[in-house]
Amino acid sequence: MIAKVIVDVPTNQTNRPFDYLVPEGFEKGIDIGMRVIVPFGPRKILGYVVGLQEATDVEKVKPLEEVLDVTPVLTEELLGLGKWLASRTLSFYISCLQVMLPQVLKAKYKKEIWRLEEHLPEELERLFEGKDMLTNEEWEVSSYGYYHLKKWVDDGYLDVRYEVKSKETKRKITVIEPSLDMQKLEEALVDISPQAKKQRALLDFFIEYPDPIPKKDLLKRLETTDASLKPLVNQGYLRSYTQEILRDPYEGHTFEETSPPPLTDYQQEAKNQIVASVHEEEPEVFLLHGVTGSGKTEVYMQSIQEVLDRGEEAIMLVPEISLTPQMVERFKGRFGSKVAVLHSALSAGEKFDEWRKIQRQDVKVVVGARSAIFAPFRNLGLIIIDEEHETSYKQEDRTRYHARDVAIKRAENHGCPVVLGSATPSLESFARAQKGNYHLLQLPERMNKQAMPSVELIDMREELHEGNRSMFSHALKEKLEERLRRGEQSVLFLNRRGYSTFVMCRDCGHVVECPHCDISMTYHRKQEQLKCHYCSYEQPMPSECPECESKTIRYFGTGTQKVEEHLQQLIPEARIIRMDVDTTRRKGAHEKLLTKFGNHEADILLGTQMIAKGLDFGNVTLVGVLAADSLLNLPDFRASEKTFQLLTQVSGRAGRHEKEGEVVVQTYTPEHYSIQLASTYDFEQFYVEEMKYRKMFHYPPFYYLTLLTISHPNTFYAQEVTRKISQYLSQNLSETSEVLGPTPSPLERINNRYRYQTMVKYKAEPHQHKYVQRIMNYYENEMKDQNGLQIIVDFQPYQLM
DNA sequence: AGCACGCCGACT
DNA sequence: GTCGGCGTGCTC
Repeated sequence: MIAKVIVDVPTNQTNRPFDYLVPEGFEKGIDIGMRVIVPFGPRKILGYVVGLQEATDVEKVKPLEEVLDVTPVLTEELLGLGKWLASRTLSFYISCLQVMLPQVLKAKYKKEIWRLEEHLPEELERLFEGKDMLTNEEWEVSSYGYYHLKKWVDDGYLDVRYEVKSKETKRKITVIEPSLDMQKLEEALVDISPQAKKQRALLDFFIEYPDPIPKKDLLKRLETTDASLKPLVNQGYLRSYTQEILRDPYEGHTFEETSPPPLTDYQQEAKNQIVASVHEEEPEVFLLHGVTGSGKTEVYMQSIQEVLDRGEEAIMLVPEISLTPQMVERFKGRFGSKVAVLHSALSAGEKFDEWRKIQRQDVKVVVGARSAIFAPFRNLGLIIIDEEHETSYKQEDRTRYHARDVAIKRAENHGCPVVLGSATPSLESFARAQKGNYHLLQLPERMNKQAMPSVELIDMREELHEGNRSMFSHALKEKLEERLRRGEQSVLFLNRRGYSTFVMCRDCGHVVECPHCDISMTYHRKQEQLKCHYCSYEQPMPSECPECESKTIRYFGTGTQKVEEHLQQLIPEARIIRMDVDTTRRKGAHEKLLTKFGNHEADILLGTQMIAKGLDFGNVTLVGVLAADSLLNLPDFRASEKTFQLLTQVSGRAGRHEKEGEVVVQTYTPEHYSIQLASTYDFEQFYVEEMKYRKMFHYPPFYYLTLLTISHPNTFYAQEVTRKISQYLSQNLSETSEVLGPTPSPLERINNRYRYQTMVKYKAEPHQHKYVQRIMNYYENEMKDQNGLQIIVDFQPYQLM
């Protein structure tokens, strides 16, 4: 038997299956989709079995070394999906297989130098110090190069061994059970000395409860230790064994069971259409456009219930930041132990175990962030993407895929519908719905039939004219104080991007920039450090200006920390919770802060993007946006769209229950259509306006984009390569396509690499992959060096930086 | 990715 | 002459 194996070597030359002989002992156990260890040249590496066959043309097949899995980690569908993904994103097949799996399934490689002879030459003996093995790292710091190593290997003193180590860890517990029946146990009790009270108590316990029990629980319950348990095990009364258990990130939580509430007419209609499609097994794509508070989640959940009733499975994708405890609660409450949850806050081990629940078919539903789209289900009945406009669905490194595209592909594979849900759909999706490619479903009303909260736009230019130089308008301050008096709560939203705290000298205006990147450094108060957000370079906060030596160097800008301080000065009696990357880094901190706010232990919640999503507190009656234009000024053709989406999302946080809500938006450009139309919740009009702009400037959804970013330590060289690439593309692509470039990247230097880009705008370009592939092949050797040339290709980019 | 192989200049 | 540098090609 021959196994076709994709090896863990991400290069062009190895981007194809290699044939290996399956040793007879493995023939029964091996299957497509399993991981294997194979010899590859002198080393051993990990690979994935993508095919099994009788024979091969390859002359010198080696036998594979080991089969790592008992059940395949990838289904045949996922293997095919990986291939499709590789060709779409111009990535290596192996990389695509790896993104579909939890990190812990990736291999770790070790290279070791082993002693073969009892007596080594003197200098070697000194190096080994009597040990049998040196790690490759230890060898490298020694003064001997690989030339010497080879000589000693040839002379038979040493051997180089390659080890493949799996990173997967399984949690094991020790379980205790009686090894005799009850009667025998009672007899045994007689033999136990009356002084050994704890031992007697242990036996008594098992006489009453003869079931196996985790050792930890047992000892805790009887307030004893190993010391009293051991003799009983040794004498054969009790038996101890280890058992593997799946880590449960929600261990100890109890979820209140909920039953499906009745739906509104609009919800019912949406659900009916989705469910009909589920039954017809049609890979139809729905765009569920529902205003905030219209109950999209309930439509999802009841549709999923139908899928489960058919014995099929469902994937529900949510953006990372809205995968809040509240959301998990709702799903766990409705579907109980049938749900796996996958998001980045889980530890690697927890992620692995949640994933294994899917693999073992213990669960039927997965709720997760982007990569959950690869859940190894075999009978998918429905895929839902909530907040489909969110940019986090686009993977921004290595395998640059969009979860929406993968979802639609998987839906075709399984014959099941996809539901894209949003209050503010992406222009791409809404345009497709308008054209009839997607099936549009509307939820125009909030469930409680309440009007959307009224939005007041505050022109901060006027505030400035009136002498208010703080970042809180008079109106906002008053409304905050009013909430405080009434015992209601407020949420303040600050978009940190473009407003991070930079350090500037008040005398000469010098701004401290990262020495490796063209960007100002960000001040971190806790560590009194300046940090570069692009390359992680750190330096202490200078006490004087590096340019003019003035002592008046200060930090500027509006980080959340600083806003918090101002706010506290402005309203001293307010209890404030700040939520940003700094205060939520610790595991569970996010949840803790929200619970605190939910319990009304604070009056004002101040935070960044992460509070814009999914918050649902009845007592919140005021939402403030401190700087609505902060997104608008970014060099991004989606700036207006993002602003509209954000303002709409944020506004939806107010007045979700009985109490009426109010929204205050502070802006320097109140006349901008995205701000105007967000204040009246007019998505359709915004769509019309924004489409005019996109059409005029040849942006999506009228044109597709491809972005190539070329970087090199030498600015001239980077520019030159970019020029050649641009030229090659414009010569070979069709007349109607536009090739823009070379252009310096918006962030021209990162980590001392100069970055240039070329962008292709096109309507239809069936052969562009071929040409881009040729470019990559042409520069392949130059790109091998980590410090040399780098070319990043992004089809349908979201991040233009 | 590693590593062997091969060609080239620099030195005991 | 040999050592070690780097460009090229191969790994079932």
